[in-house]
Amino acid sequence: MASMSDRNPFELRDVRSRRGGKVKEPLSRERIIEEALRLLAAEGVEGMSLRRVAIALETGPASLYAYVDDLDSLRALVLDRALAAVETKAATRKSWKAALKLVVTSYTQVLMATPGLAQLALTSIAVGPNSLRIMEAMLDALAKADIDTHSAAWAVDLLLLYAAAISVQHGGQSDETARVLDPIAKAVSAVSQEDFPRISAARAELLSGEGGQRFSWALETLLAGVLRQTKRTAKSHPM
Amino acid sequence: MASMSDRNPFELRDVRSRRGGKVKEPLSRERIIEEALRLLAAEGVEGMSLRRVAIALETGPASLYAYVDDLDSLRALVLDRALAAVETKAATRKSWKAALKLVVTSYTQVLMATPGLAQLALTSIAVGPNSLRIMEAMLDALAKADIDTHSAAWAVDLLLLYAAAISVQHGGQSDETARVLDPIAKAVSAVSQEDFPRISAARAELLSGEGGQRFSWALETLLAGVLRQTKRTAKSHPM
DNA sequence: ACCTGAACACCGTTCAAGT
DNA sequence: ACCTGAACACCGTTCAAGT
Repeated sequence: MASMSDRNPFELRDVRSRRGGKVKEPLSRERIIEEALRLLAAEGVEGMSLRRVAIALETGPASLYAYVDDLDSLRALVLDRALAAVETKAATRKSWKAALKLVVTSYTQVLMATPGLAQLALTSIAVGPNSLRIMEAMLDALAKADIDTHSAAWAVDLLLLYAAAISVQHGGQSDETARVLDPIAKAVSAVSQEDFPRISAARAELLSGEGGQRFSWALETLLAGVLRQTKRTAKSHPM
Repeated sequence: MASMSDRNPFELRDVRSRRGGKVKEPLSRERIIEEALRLLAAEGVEGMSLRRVAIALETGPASLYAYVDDLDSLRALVLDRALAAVETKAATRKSWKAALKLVVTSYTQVLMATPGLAQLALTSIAVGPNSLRIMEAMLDALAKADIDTHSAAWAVDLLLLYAAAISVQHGGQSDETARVLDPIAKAVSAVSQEDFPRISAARAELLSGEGGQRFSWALETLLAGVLRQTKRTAKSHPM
């Protein structure tokens, strides 16, 4: 119980600056998302539970429902919060291809940085402001390449999908990843050369998890495909 | 309690043919997987729990651990069991492109047929005999196209990944899918034309969930990209 | 009106105690 | 030796009872 004179009007917004922490800070959607993201980064997707968030925030699990619909919606909120770190601003000054690469690469880096986030991206649907911003930037780049809207929409889908999926596999060199990759290595290595000659021959390539290289290969491949497939609109457009 | 004379030696293998079902059939990995798959198809990924399988098999949850390591491994077993339905045999007689399409299309159809299966494919790692068979068939097709091993391995990854991911989104028109797709539609429709002009313009395309068309577009795109990107080996190869 | 402790209906996994 | 009931340590969500 600090004396009242120590308190100032900013405390409600800048809750972290409170010393002692004896006075319980009011709950807010903001604080819940922040704590959930912290848990996700620290403990993975399984570790981010409503109950744990409630405990960390020193309240009961029921209290969270005043700010969040359910676990699924919390997941969506956490994902979009994390996607705030994805870079889209610098993209506008570059060539369409460089811009697209920049956005997708940034997206992938963000997903890889915190384990579990990529899994979230694959599972829950991202329709928050930040995923909209990312999609907008990608559509903008593709539009500058004179790719028709239809192909562009599908390409965005494909690119984001792949980025998330590859991030699940290569992101976060945690115990989780090791546990997942190990059985693959074992199975592929133990494969019978007679029954699976092609797999045997490609063994090394299938296992080489050089994420970065693989990722840029895939990105180039996808872009090449999009360009090839697409019926470019007439060049009459000024931009 | 049927009389003993009604029993025959096949009963242990053909447990289903037992009439009455009063005598408890012995547990087996086989029966566990089958029941789990049934639950997955009927109730989705959440409905497939060890406890529910145990109840369906009229035993306690602990009994399953004699046949299955844990839930993750059961998931892997169920996935591979389901992948048995994927067609790879007919592929050998066709052109490499037709063969590849056939396998990937069959894979996608299987994943889409039972909701939850695609989600399983994205989450758990498939290293069972059936995923090996599928990978082998795909590598074989790509090898016939003279695509180098490195690109081929990555292409297989990319194709399977995309097939699984698109199956999650479009497979199973269950309540689950509707529940997932609805917020996307809402969010994209409500988007501000000023802030997100590109998204606004591509609204229809982003929402048109014509799965089949979209899928073949993506498949063509990926193949075109793979062909473009890849350094074909010299044509000296006889096949 | 707002908040939340306790309860409800589930989980996966372990282990001691049975046969 | 094999099997499993009961227990343990968790879940998400609801709701009645408090303030």
